[in-house]
Amino acid sequence: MTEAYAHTLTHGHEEGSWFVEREEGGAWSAQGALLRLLHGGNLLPGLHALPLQHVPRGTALLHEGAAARCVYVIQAGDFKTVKTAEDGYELVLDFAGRGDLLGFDALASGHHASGAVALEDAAVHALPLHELEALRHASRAFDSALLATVSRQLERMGDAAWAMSAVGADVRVARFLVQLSTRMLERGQSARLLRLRMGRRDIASHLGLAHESISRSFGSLVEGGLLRVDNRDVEILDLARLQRHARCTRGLADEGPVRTSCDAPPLQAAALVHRPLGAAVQV
Amino acid sequence: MTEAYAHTLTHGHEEGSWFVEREEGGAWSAQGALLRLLHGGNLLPGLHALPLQHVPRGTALLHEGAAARCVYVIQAGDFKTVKTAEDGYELVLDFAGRGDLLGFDALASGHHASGAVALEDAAVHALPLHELEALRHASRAFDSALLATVSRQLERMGDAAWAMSAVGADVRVARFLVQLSTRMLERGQSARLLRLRMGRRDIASHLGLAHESISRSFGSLVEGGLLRVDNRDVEILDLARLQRHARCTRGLADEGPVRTSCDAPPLQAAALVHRPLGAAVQV
DNA sequence: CGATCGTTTGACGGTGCTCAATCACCGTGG
DNA sequence: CCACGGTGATTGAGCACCGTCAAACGATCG
Repeated sequence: MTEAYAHTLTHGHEEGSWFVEREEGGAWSAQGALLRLLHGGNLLPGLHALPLQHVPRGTALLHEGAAARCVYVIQAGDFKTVKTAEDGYELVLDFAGRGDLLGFDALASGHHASGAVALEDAAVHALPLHELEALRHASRAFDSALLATVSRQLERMGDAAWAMSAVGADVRVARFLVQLSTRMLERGQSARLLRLRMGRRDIASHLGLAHESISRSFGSLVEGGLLRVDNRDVEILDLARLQRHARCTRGLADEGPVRTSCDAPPLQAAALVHRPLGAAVQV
Repeated sequence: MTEAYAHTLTHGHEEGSWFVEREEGGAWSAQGALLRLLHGGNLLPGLHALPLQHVPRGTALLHEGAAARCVYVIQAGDFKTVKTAEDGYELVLDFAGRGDLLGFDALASGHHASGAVALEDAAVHALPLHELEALRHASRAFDSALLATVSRQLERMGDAAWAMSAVGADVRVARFLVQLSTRMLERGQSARLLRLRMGRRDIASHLGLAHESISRSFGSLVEGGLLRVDNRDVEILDLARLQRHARCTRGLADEGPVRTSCDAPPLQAAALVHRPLGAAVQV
């Protein structure tokens, strides 16, 4: 993770060919680099023109309730977004990585609705709100990418709710791992070998469980042959069964521990449109 | 709200009269009306120019997985946004009302990440995606309002996660009611007298509980003197205590049923880094 | 190498999920 | 008008699951 900064300089598909419309592509064009970042591509040298901020591991970049001055785009490192109760208990809403936005939930109220803590040494691009407006109107492409990214966040929160909604700790953990795997794949990394950047506590909070339950669930999944777990390194041995396990809605194992309990139907690709399922309506 | 549909046919937005560039106060302007809608104000007569769509109670306006063609702004009526599992079980992500957006989670992937079902007869404004782009670039105010509204949705999802994260069904229900009350207040309606537009099942799904637990929790809160419940009509008798109860992080009543158990400390702002967590949830 | 933190495992108790029956409320049709 | 099914809400009993407390184990870093 520390080596991530090394790449900051490389990867030069230069020329701001990204901004089709108005960007006359002067020297650098910060939003071109940001655009690339938002789309998951690699960074540009020109990115330095934007304020880059280092965030040491464990420190809070955003504070819940604080007045919003900037939003951030993660350049390197992973964060957790949290809601902290006044008694100190913190709820982990999501884990964010490179290309994700931080602080966007503050646009409506002017105050951050959640905090953000770096799970490891990280670097972010700071976007002061007024400059954000300027950037949006300077580049339609950037504007669209931004909106799309916010939309993706919305999607993510839905996925998180889905993970939390499962009955049975095993299933929640399975869902979490499937989501993590999917994200890694989208990021171009291995979908099988996961290095967890967060502790059991954070996972537990994110899934609405006790951290001991995370350990136990990992144990169950390992015993079921779905995983191999070594501290924070997780190897998915049987992704198909893990996904099937993640689909379990009701109580889990009707037999052994994690014996692929609720055998889901043969996994037919969900239709894109108009799923018949009689539950569409409800009166 | 039934008379609203009459105008469905009008919307002859030939010529770009939609985009009135800064609302120079001509007769009116569609995005001005939408803007007002997004901000929670009252409607304008001129709003009829926008495509208005009727959604009968119980029908799905959006289908999960379907290709995105429009996003919607609710004009009247309430919706639930749902994620449906292939076995028919549905997870209620959120409840949306007048002025809320529907379908915005599809912008990133092009497919709706969640469905939307009308809880009662409703009416929505349909915004085809291409026209949305046009509107955004025609009016900065509209564009900003839109972004702010999406941000508010993000906030909402965080609140929902907070509600689900509580240990103890009572606390979850309390949080749900507090949120509902707050929203009603923002909408200018009574914060004490709530008429639930959704069934116990939907609430249960939203909170990650069994629907029987909703009944029991209501019962507890009533016995504690916090509420008065008559079917779908809920009267909040003691909002302060309800809010205190909603702040409970750990196990609930250490004594009687809902005896304002965990008395919350004086609400000091939370520290910034590394707070030990202890709470968890359990469905 | 020792201190601190994170992870794992165990035992116990409680909460809520399951299953099931009852009641209240509606719109329908006899 | 009342009987009839259908849906939603409430209440009860039993037991599995997970949260809590506690202790051992392991990792990491100074």
